[in-house]
Amino acid sequence: MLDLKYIRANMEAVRTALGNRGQAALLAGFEELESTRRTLLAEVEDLRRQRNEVSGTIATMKREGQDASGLMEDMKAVSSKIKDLETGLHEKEATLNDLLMRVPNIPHESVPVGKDEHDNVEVKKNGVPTVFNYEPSAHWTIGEGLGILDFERAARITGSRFPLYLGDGALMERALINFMLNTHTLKHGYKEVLPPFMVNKKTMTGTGQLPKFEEDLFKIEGWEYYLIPTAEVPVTNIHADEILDEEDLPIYYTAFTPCFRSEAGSHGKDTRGLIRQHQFNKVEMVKFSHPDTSYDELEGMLQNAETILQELDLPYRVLNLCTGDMGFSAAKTYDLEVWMPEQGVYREISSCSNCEDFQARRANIRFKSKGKKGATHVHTLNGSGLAVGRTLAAILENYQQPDGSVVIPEVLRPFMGGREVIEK
RNA sequence: GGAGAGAUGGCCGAGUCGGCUGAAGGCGCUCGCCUGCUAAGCGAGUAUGGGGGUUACACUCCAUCAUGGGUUCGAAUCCCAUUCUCUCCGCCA
Repeated sequence: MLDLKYIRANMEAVRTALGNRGQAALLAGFEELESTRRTLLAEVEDLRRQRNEVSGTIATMKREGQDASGLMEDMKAVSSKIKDLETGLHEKEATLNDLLMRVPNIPHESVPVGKDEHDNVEVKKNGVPTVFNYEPSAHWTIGEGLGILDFERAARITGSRFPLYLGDGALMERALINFMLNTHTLKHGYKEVLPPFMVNKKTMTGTGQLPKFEEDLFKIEGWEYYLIPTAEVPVTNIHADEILDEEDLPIYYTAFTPCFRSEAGSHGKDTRGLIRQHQFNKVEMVKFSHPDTSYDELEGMLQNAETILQELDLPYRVLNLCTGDMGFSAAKTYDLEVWMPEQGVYREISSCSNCEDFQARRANIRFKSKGKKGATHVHTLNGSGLAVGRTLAAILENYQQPDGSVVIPEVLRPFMGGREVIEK
């Protein structure tokens, strides 16, 4: 959520920023709404002040044994007037709040202006696309060939877009999770957390999934609970409604969770394989940062994600997402894309964002400096480190061999009984 | 699921028969004093959000004692609903 005062003071800048995101019309009617709201508020407050004063007088009179029935009668009218005005005020406030909750974050100045994914800017390329002297197979072909992935049976159990890992597939998924978590906790200084996989409405609103993107979520019938689409949601909300100590910042958390996404609107996209699933595993990084250093923290987080890809020796590139392609809550986002040999393209495997105070304002996460009055919103950052299913897919494709076997990346071998290859 | 207890400021904790209680007291924190160091001591200050106001302060008003309603001239205090926490019983991985 943007700061109401900021919007008021910087209307044109906000309009431009929203325009760059392709949402120019979002704030139509804002100014009128806000000014009537303020007029109403002033009226209500004035009446309340009157009532407070006179109620004090009544108290004194009664104490002194005087008759205050006249004043009480007057105040009865005032109170009912207040109630009427308040009804109108609450309506305006609700409308305004709803509008505000649907306005995306303002892009950072270093974000390229652009319309869609074609305008993203590649900032780095690491490794070279794996070379094959034959036509490389898709990871689902390899996985099904080895008997470690079974999409048909998964569909029977649940439906399309669910994974079933078997044997070494399940083992490698688990190895990846352990490898990623170990790297982030032991080498990068993150604290491991294991959060709930279902969250309530308030939590979903705190990070920005609600109210605007309900159709992307799985909701539990009969409950106001949702399955998390990413660990960012529960982990960022760990400190909701808290005031942190400045010296505790930055705080680093990493979490492994499954993620659940309805993938509404992606019918026909990536229908095969592990790329686009209703349920997938992810290791997430979350930071709570001092506003002054959040962009350094973003660079650090990006490196933490890159480290995983480097250690796995997978070719990848880094994109600076343009204004039109960024997520709702982000002020700046780097995407990491891994090389997928069968399709011959780079595919997103991580997304690292600085949300600045956008989520912190929604979730009410602040910090206090020693000796200073007041509390300031922290900056929140989140990034995948990495999407596990897609990582496994990338390994299958990049490490495949002509005979259908797959070499196990060296860093994973300690987690897989020291073995070097998965074969039938 | 059954029975009960509770939810107050950064934290702990008091709030009598509804009326200067935005809220005692303590801790913590900040500033100052004092003590040749440390500890202790003394004094003052210290919630959040919003409106108005100011170059910025000052100042001023409103709201907030889990949340939402209600009663009342007036509610942290009374009533109702909801949520959460805790204790006991039952059930269960």
